[in-house]
Amino acid sequence: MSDTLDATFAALADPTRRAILTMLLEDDMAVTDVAEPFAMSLAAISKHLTILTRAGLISQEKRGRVKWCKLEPDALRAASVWMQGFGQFEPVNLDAFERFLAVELSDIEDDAGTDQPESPAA
Amino acid sequence: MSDTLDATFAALADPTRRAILTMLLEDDMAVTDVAEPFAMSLAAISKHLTILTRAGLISQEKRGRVKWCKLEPDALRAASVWMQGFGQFEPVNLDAFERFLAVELSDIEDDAGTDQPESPAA
DNA sequence: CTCATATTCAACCAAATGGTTGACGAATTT
DNA sequence: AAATTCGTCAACCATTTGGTTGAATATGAG
Repeated sequence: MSDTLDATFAALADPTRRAILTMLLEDDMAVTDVAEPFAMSLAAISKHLTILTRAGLISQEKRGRVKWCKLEPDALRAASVWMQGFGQFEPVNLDAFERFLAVELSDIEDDAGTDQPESPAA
Repeated sequence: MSDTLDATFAALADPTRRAILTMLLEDDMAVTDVAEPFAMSLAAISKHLTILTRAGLISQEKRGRVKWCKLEPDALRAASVWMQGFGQFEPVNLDAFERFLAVELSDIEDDAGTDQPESPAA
């Protein structure tokens, strides 16, 4: 049971992985396209994706030679419930999140490349 | 900005540290009392507490020769907002959390000792 | 003053993490 | 069939993590 929390929080503790999740929030993506904006090797990104998959945060489906990555936000629920138990935070302010998201996405662009990866979903 | 998230999620990724937070949910505690139920050295717990402190999840105040540890749940808010942005989860089910808490606390007891640490707060 | 208690520090260790490169297998294109 | 693209695997490396022990540093109590 807390194995799940271990994996979830550990996966979220890395900024590259959080950035990947944020990108996948917009659309499903192929591994190569996920890797594109980052200043690190494809193999490194592949490892990050494996970690995210094992934590259940994303799923990967191979179609042809392309492996598509899809966000699985349900995996965050257990962790979210755990955290909420501490704070009794006010109802989530999605506006704040939108602003936060904008900053994170621009951070990703700053990171290495400037391209927006393409991402057909079907 | 994502430095904070790094530290928060990394701190939460360890089951010992999550257990400590859960214990502190009930009351403020001295370092020695925090350590008591765990099957590891006091120095190890001291390190965990340093990590939790640096993540802002707890604060430590020295009164006399005793250092009191206090939960700082506000530090979870940023991480919580980040996570909620993905899931749009239903309003937090506190009952589920209560049950979860019961399990976690009994896990801590199983871990090593059986004592309930005492914990005056003033 | 002396002894005990509370906590940290320092040095050390094994294992995990996050990255690299080069070779490889599988699928697509030409 | 040959060449190219997609992604992973394997071996390697440096750094971080989570733990240990023993000594050191307060502070409190007798």
